[in-house]
Amino acid sequence: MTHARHTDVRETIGEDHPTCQLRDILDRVGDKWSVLVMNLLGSGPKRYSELQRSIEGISQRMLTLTLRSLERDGLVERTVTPTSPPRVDYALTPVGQTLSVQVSGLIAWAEQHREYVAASRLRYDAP
Amino acid sequence: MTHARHTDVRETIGEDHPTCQLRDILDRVGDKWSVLVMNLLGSGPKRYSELQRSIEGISQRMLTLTLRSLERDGLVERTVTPTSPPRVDYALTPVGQTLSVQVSGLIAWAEQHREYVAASRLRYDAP
DNA sequence: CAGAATCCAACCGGATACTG
DNA sequence: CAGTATCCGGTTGGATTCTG
Repeated sequence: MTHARHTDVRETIGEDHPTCQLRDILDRVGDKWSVLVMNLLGSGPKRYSELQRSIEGISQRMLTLTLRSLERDGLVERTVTPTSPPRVDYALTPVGQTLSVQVSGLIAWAEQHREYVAASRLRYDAP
Repeated sequence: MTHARHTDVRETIGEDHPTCQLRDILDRVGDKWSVLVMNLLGSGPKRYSELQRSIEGISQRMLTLTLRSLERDGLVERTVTPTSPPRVDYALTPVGQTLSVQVSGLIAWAEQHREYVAASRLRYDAP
C-alpha cells in the first residue's frame, strides 16, 4: 500500500493527552489539498475529472490520495458507475458536510484577510 | 535566516487563480502547531514558557518558528519586558482573534467527531 | 476516464548544543 | 527565561509511466 504513510494514523504517543488526538484530526485539514477538495464538494457531488480541473495545480496522485484519505475518514463517499469508460462521483457524507461548514468559514476568513496578511508580511520582511 | 523556508510566501505561480493565494493563507492553519498555539492564545495572552508547557511535544525550535510566523502574518503580537531574566508575552491581534474563532470551530468539530473518524478508519482498514 | 506504481527532490520538524 | 544555530532523518508530494 503505497500511500500507507499518508493515511497512517499517527499513534497518540502513549499518553492520551487530548492535544495528541487533536493533532491527529487536525492533520486532516492540514494537508495540502483536503480543504480545497472539501470546499468544492461542499457545493455538490463532483466527478474525479471535475475536481482535477477545478483545483489548480493538483497532481493525479495527490487528488487520488486525498480522496482516499477523506473516504477513509468517512467524510467523502465514492460512487462508481461501471460504464465504459467508468464514471466516478464523489460526495460529502453527512458528517463530511458538517466539516465543510467549518472549512467554508476558514476559506471565507482567508479571502477576507488575504490583503491584511500580505501587508503584514511585507512590513515584517522590510528590514 | 534559518527559518526562511518556513515563512517563505509560496509564489502564486504566475497566474492569479484564487486557489493559489488561498493555499498560501491556508498553510497558516496547515502547519503542525499554529492551530494549537492560536487556540491557546484565544483564551488570553501567554508567556513563552506557558505555551511550551501547555503544548504537548512541541520543541523550542518549532514554538519559536510558529510564533515568529504568526507574528509576521499580523496575527500575534510579541511584547518583551526587558527584565532579567527577560519576559516575553504573546497575544492575539484583533485580526488574529477573528482567525482564532474559526480555529475554535475546527477544534470543536475535531472533538465532536473524533470517535466517528476513528471508527471509519477502522472499518476502512479492516479488509 | 480514473486510477496505480515507482522514483526522487524538497521540505518539515526533532534533537542537541550554545547564548544574552 | 527565551531564544538561536546546526545537523539530519522521515515525510510530503510532484513528475512520469503504465493500466482496465
